[in-house]
Amino acid sequence: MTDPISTVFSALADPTRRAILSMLLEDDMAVTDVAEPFQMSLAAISKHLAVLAEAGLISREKRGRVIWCKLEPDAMQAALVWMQGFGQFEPVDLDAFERFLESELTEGAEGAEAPAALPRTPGYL
Amino acid sequence: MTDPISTVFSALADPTRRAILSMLLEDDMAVTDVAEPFQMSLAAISKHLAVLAEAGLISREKRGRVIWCKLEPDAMQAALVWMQGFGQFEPVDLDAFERFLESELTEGAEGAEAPAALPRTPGYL
DNA sequence: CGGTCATTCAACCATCCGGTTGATTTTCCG
DNA sequence: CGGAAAATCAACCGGATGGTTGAATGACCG
Repeated sequence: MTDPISTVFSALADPTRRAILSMLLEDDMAVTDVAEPFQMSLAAISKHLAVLAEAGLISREKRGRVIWCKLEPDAMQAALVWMQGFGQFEPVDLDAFERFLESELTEGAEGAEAPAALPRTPGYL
Repeated sequence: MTDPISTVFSALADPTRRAILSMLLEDDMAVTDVAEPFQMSLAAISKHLAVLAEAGLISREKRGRVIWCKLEPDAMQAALVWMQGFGQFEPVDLDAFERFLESELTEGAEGAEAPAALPRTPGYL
């Protein structure tokens, strides 16, 4: 259990933590903002963040009195590669994904990001 | 907890279970043979196999008094695709991203011939 | 300085997890 | 038939996990 891959898989096994990682795809976030969409206590979220940090999936930087959480996707690499060793399944269609990104960037000329918590309904719950 | 991806990640979080999956890359195995390289009891291995089966990562078929375990790598796909959403692409609209992953998973059910399992050195344990 | 915000710490609790041992079930075989 | 092999079941145990509350720490603000 001390090995990194187990730690990463274990961290990813919780839907709350996966939702947090998805949120951090958009931008770095403060702990309070991470906790906002969830129903559980701030302390519980803080623990989840500690688990994610322990696995290397996020980093936390204290700036003033707020701690900023940043996604560190490289920590997934080993686990991802391990899984790919079993791949007689088709890989994700990266071409389609790039086309998606393209449309994403062109059509999305909408204004600059309102900081962190958008009024948009979150899809990760 | 009940969602399939959590179940898969949770199953993969244990090094014993990952070793079992690696063993099954080579060939189907009886429970006793799966248990042989490990130091723990047969009952413990039986439990691990139950976890893997619950996650869909293996299937078990009873033939006579022997139960044959077979790797089912397709069960990894959703988890793998989820992970692949991280890393190479940085800021992205989350809702659209999840919709993309959704379509990836649902409409991408066929095609793609399996590149047969490579000759592997038994690297488990 | 005093208050408040952001975050963690500490203690506690229920449940799950990974392992054990011993009994049980089912099947094969002499 | 009777016994041994294959696998699971059942009960149990210690330790991890995921959550709660309430207090503590530290940094900003008026």
